[in-house]
Amino acid sequence: MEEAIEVLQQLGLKEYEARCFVGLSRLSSGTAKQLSEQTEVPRTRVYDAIRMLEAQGLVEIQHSNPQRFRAVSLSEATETLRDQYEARVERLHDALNTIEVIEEKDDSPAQQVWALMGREVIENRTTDLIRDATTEIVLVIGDEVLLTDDLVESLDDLSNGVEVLVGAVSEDLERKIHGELPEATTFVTGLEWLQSEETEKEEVSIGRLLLVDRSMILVSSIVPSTGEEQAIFGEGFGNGLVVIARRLMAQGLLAAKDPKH
Amino acid sequence: MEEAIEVLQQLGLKEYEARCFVGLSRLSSGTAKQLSEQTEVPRTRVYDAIRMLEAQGLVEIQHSNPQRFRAVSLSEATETLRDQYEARVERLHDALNTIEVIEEKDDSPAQQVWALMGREVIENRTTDLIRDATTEIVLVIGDEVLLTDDLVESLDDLSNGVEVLVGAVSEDLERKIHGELPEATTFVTGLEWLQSEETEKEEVSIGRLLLVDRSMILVSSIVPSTGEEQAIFGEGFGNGLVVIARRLMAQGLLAAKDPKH
DNA sequence: TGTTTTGTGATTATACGGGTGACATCTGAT
DNA sequence: ATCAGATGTCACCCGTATAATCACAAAACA
Repeated sequence: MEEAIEVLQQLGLKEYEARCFVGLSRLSSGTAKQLSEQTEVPRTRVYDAIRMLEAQGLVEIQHSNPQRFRAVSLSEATETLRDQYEARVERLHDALNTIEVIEEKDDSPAQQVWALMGREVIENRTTDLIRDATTEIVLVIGDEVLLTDDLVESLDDLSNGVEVLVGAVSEDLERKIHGELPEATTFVTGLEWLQSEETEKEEVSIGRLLLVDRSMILVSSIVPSTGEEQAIFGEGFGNGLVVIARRLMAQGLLAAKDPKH
Repeated sequence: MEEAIEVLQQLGLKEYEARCFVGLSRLSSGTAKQLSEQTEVPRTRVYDAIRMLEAQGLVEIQHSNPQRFRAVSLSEATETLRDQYEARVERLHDALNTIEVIEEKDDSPAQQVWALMGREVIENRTTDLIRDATTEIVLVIGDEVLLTDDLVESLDDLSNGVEVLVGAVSEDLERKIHGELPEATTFVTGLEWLQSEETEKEEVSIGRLLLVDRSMILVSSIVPSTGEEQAIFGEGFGNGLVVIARRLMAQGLLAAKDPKH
């Protein structure tokens, strides 16, 4: 219930609005006074909040005396919010499309390495990169939870011309991967140093390692204490990070060590 | 472009964050200084804004000196925002489902008339009501723009047991409706007073008029100056509004006047 | 070495939203 | 008719968040 209020605020409602909506959701119908008691919103501000909510299509007002309010059904509410959101994203999409790109003298260096944060973001980028592959994919997975449906799907959808190598840090995980991806060549990585890197005081474990067409690389790590995933991402055949990854492969460290399938 | 910034703020970003993201969207890649000049965000605050954006998965940071930033692709951005939003709606749904309903002595009067605001909200309610119909629907449409695909669909999906009468304020509109809904009985309403109601100084025109199973009624009006649609909605067989609507029908005013199909 | 650029942190100003009270109106009881 | 309580509207205060500015150390550059 505090949860609901919090989420509503994240969705753009003010505190009073959120409290009032939640209050109405459990009251089916109520007056300003009842609401004020229920939600601890000052009675005199209930009216403002309700008006805002009505304008957003989340409550209905009965213009009697005293006024009575009631919330729309949960499905109606979520649909309304969804519509609102979709409209906004649409507008954003249009607005950005009409503007976009100011060309500029390219003073950016060749060695580009970009940082990403967050499981979800990195997951998206990973599948995007996989989908864009034309010749080869080398993927090492460091944790079972990273083997998501989306990931499997993106690998499944690849054309036959793309060679897929998928590695794991343990035999256990390799078996699981082979089960999900019978088409792909799987292996257990020889990169023992990936398994647990000890720095000053913080321990970080490897998350993913993805090399696409030998020209794009993504490496992520996971901070065990927080579970937060961070990644770096390099692109371009001449990119330093990519070169290193290729060199590792050439030495047989990254893939093709003890291939079983 | 101001548009884009505004929408991004509506989607929960702070002003600086929004400006920086838009700035990056048209710069493909840039430093704090470039961004500051482009977006008029104080240079020293660009860094904070970018960090927030990175945490939300909307920009990437190149940790060189000077740092360079770039926005993720538009599709990645919208997907990220969509995911965020979906997760929130999901949480809201769960949270509200676990709580919900405090039963209470029913002191609400029998005469319930609720107010709704906004085209979209009223449209949703209209189709919801139609979908719940079991025996009869009487619908009068006052403006062509209200004959939306959703509305047509909801009427099409009704089981055969439901009698559908759809009226229009003009023969022109009636023909159009008959084209969209060959199954339904259409007519031109005899309610001339609906066409243009003159009050003190403001003129209002009728929007929709919906009677479902003779027990639920929805009437909307449109303020021509603003285009804003407002509606009232009554439910229950004994409801005053509903009774009036039934009486109108009984007098042959509402439907069945000069039925052609 | 001196100068500019870059990144971080602290500080100030301001606008928005939460919180409170005054007041006119309405309602229902006496 | 009168009065007390309830109701709805407004105006106002105040604290926090955020926009905006400044001070400064580290790095890059010449």
